[in-house]
Amino acid sequence: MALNSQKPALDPAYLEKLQDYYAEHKVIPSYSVLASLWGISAKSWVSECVKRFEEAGYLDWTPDKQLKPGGRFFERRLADSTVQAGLPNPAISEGYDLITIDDFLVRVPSKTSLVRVKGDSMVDAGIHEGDLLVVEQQPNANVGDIVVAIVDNEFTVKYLEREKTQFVLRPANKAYPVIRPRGRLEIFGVMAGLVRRTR
Amino acid sequence: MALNSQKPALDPAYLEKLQDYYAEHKVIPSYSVLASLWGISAKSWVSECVKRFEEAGYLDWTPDKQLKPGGRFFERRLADSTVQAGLPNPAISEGYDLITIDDFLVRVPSKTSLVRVKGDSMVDAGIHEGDLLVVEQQPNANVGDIVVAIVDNEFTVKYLEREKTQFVLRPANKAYPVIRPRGRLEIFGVMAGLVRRTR
DNA sequence: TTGACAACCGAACAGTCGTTCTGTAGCTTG
DNA sequence: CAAGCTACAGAACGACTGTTCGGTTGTCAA
Repeated sequence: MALNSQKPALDPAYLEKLQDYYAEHKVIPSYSVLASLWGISAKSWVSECVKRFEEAGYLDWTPDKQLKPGGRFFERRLADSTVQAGLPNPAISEGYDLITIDDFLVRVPSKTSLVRVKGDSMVDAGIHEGDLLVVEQQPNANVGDIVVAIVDNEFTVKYLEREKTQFVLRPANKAYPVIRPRGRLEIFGVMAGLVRRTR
Repeated sequence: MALNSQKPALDPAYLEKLQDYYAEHKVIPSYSVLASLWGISAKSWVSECVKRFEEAGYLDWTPDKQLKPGGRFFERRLADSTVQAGLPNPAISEGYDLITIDDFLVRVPSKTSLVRVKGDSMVDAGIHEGDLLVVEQQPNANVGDIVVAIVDNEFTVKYLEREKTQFVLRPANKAYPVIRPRGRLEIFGVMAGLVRRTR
């Protein structure tokens, strides 16, 4: 009747079951598996529900027309860091739920590697000895980036800066000197993240 | 001839392409898509390669016989800090181990959660605003641990210390005061690690 | 030079996929 | 109480899936 197009309902319980399945298997199942997962006995109805989730942004299709998680698939209800009495909901206090930490840190697996930090020359940037640096391998970087460079056949983590025409490596610790490489500066990659384990 | 059963070769480039595809689409493609992804024109050969990756632990099957990422699928290379000369292609060069970031940080998934750090009261411990803290939930901790406590209905990250008979929360930043909670100190969990994403 | 093996191609095939279409039970709405 | 809607069920179907099996090519050792 009304002018506004009213959207069809979509069952949040269905989405949750699918998210749980995905969390366990890291894959979207076929329609017939979805049917039994949702307690539905007609694939046609599964198809209809999928279409709704797709329109709502929870599901999507690959270029190869395979069903995949959509942009909102990993959304969580935003649990503020303020805690309601007793325990907060123990889920991730984040706009998005991380299926894996790995996914949070790594964008291009084939170009990403981990480098263990040696020394304390970057402590003022919150990078401590023993930390694992998530590095995206690429031969050049921008001024201001934290880069992993190769100096004297060893990895060095430093800020990339420019002095006149020359690139230099600046530590984040006054106790260390700026490194001014003679010749070409060889860059292994750019810092994309950091992982630390304590205990 | 030899006694040891020698495994068939499996192409690391294939795995990388699949991992990149998965990172983009969050789904394992079909054999025919895999074929074009790998530059292979026979599905039968894809099937063979998949079997090998499966035996090596990089791929697996759901109970519904759908292909899914295996346990080792999310492994990352941990590069050695000493570099052998040149290193034109660090992918092929040796000198790295493989670990998965999630396994590295999370020991007991059911008791582990992530908490986003607010404020700079722990900068001197290398914990910055915006970092994700890996927290193992438990109601008590040892003196010296970095704990996530609940004070005034909010999460607080601090060192746990003792003053005479009382437990106190000490920040790692001189600009902030020691917190002396009146009554019971409510501990949410103990810091087990840290994750930071830059860029 | 023969044979064994590994790396691939290509065709054939039964099973499964997702779509479409028709049907029906239950609930509103007027 | 008929009209209209939503939430499903069920069958039919062509497209596509992954497997099997029988090639072909290249390499290397005997």
